[in-house]
Amino acid sequence: MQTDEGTRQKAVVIAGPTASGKSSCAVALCRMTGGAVLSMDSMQIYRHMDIGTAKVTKEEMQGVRHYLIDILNPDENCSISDFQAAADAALAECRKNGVLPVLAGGTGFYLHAVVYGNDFGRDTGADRTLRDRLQTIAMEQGAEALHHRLEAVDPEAAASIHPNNVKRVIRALEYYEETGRPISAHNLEEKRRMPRLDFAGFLLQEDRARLYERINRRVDMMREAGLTEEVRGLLSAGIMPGATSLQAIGYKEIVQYLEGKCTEDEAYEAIRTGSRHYAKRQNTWFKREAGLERIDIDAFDCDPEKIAGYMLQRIKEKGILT
RNA sequence: GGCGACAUAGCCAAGUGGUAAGGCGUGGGUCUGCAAAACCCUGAUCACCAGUUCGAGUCUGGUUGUCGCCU
Repeated sequence: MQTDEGTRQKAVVIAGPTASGKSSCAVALCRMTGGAVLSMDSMQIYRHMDIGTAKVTKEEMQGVRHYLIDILNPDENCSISDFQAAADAALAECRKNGVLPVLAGGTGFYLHAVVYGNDFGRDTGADRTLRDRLQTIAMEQGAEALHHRLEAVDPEAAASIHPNNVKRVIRALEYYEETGRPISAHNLEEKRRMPRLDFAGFLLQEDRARLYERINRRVDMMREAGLTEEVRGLLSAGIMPGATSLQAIGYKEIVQYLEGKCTEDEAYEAIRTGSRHYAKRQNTWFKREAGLERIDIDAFDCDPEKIAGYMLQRIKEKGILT
């Protein structure tokens, strides 16, 4: 691991809630800097999921190179370390070509992991059965029972994870089983980690009411653009409704509709509220993410060119770009 | 004009004499191998007035409002 100041790769980070205009700002900035976009989005990695993920179109890319989009089929899974590996490859390519990487996206967890290079351990593959076994315990004996097990081996983690959060409890137990170390100790180390990128970061912000209006409008546009048909196509292509990709907002709701569980109007209403909730969670995450300068997009008339222009100025001031 | 029903938090909605379930939304938050996921926290004195009662959202009368039916 390189930690010398001089060797840290320079980069730009653009974060923000859904529909805040990250993608267009990133493209605008890359056109000014000759940079490339690295998408930090957990769902745009999937091919054939374009409308519902608000993926940038070929035209919108305006010739700017985009990484980490369309890298998997919708029936595949991507763990955080898989994503990190793909991001590392993209970063290496940028470095080799002397291109400024612009990391833009709304998946805070992925973004953080790429910027800090957190260690998630090795995916042994053998844990598949362990995970299933723990899941079974949770279902048969209850979430509390599983939590008690964690309490026995890692009281610290047990104290910080709510018993109902079975996913996390399982992961903590799994980590202990595989490494013999409590995950709480590991997490403590990871929290001390410094960024491995020398970056200038921005957080796009907007008045809550306006953001919600924007989200509602975007969902309407998705419907007009044929989101229902896109989801129908995925299902008829054999993608299982339980696939990770189909848990995305905009997809799981339409699946419900196509399965006759609700009306199409209800599905789209659910997409709107789901998106609002998501935006809220994103804001919560980014609020505590260090190194992000807040940008009120209304102050720039929500114009990607103006925002990118400001970013360019700040990037230069910070010495990211000379 | 007459008859009947109903009025509980932003919305839906339990509760029918002992000091207000729940769901949704809203707001806040957690987060280190599924993260657009998973999970946690968050509100009212019951339309108004007057009675009965030790005690009323819950009973009685009136007022206002809403809905339905009838002439």
